Amino acid sequence: MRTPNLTTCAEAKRRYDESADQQHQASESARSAAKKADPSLDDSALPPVEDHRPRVAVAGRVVLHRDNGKLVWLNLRDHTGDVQVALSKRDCDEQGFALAKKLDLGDLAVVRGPLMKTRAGEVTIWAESAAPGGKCLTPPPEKRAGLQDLELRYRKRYVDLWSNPETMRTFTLRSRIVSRIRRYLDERGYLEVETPMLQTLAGGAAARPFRTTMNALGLDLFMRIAPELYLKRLLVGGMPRVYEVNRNFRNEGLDKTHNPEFTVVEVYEAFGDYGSMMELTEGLIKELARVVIVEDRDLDTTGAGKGCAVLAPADEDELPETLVLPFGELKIDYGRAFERVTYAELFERALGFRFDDFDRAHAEATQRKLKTKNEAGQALDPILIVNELFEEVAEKSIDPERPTFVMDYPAALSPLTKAKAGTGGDRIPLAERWDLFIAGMEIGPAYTELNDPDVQAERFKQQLAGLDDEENTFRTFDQDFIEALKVGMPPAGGLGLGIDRLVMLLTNERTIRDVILFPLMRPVGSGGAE
RNA sequence: GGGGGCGUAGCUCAAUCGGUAGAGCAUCGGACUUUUAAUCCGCAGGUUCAGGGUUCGAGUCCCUGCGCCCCCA
Repeated sequence: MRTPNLTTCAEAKRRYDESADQQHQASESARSAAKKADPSLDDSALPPVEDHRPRVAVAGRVVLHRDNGKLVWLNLRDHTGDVQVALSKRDCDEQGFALAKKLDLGDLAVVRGPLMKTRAGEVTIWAESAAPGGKCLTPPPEKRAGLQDLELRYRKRYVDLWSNPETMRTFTLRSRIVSRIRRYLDERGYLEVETPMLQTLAGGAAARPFRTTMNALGLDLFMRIAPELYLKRLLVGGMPRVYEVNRNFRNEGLDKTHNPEFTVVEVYEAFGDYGSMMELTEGLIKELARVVIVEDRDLDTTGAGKGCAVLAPADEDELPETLVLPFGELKIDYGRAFERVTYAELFERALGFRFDDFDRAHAEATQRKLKTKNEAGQALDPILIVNELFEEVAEKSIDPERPTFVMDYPAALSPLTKAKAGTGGDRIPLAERWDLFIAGMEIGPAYTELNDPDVQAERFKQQLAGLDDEENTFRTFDQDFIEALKVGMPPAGGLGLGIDRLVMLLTNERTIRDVILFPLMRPVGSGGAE
């Protein structure tokens, strides 16, 4: 059934007209005064009713229901917030009033009527008609506390969404963030593309893939762990700037910041480098912070007293005074220039000695009880020990409230990256790679991409021999990718940003499950929540 | 993978030392035309996650399994 001319709850309240309401009230009281003075007067002889109140039609879910006999109050909620509705026996049509008496919490209803204000000053739809929208056959969550049980919130997101405005806010913001990422890149000449998620070889990252089977061809396939090698093929083909926003799949465990499928945006720019990616990233994240601040500020505060849903899209150019967003106890400042520090500087600052001092690194790692041997008991490559220290000590020394690019990682840790110019003769060759850290979280890396087919082939071979830094890693040799590089790939900058973690930061949610609509959950058996 | 915690009515939560399993909200019946978590009266609601054990007696103690949460690798 189509219901035309619906407005949102928030828009309905915005349309309230104070003077029309007062005029209507005045004419009504004049009318009843006249009637009181001379009860014999015919209706047509009474002063006319002046009613120019705006009328609205609103659809929503019943979140509160107060039956006063001949007057029923209810609060309807949609994705924009709540609005109060009054249905009186006198002014509402018969069917609508009968419906109002029968509505339960959780039901969907459509009401039409003029906007007025109650004695307590709340804008209310004084319904003239009401129609059923949909019946809620399962008992609703407790009306004040909402759905609290974390497990149920993830398993029954459809209940979480309508009963907890905070959840609606988060996912509305997520959608706005993703669409703004697309627009930001589109406006700068990046072409959005879609590359295979089912791949015969899973490459482009160090991770274990999911396996699946294609029946028609009797073919073993992998779910992709990264789109990288395909996006680079597009650079070879002549697309100068490409990006892809989509899911990667990694066969790993679940925790606060990991879901087996997660969303990433990867960006490649021909004739760019990790420096141009840094500028792009900083600009993008500042823009996203702006959008979140502007959109999240104008909130409906009537929603059951806890979070609130998001209202209209942000003003295009509005610039808030500060670009500071809370994340737990932290106040992340997106407004200042992001910090830039090299791996070597950060290491030395945090540890007190140079990162190429392998002897001290080994001693320090031993003292801190960090890993110095692999699972087979062989001594780790010294650079891996340095990196253990880096992750354990140096990364944690970064100011969590200041977005920080850590630049120039040891080349040994970045097999797909071009060596940093002029560092080949140093004891530890460096790679043109950076990682962005915000609130202690790794948001994503960027690289000056390797485009030499011989070096790339050599790196693949080293990986296959297990010489890279990752243990238990799925390794492949992608011959076709080497062929592509032989055709000639322009020098390029490449970037990968984890959308889920970015959304966590921007919306102040502490777990990845709170920013994924339907996070992976173990199926429940006979016992438990089902 | 290791350690810790949790699971009680549809929902949110109680239940002392091991001693009759409770409240609020929701549901159901009734009253009420400006309520704000409406109020008032009444009824009903349970395989205490599942299975086993200890005990005269288990929501409570022990074991196993399932699910979730937290910390660590």
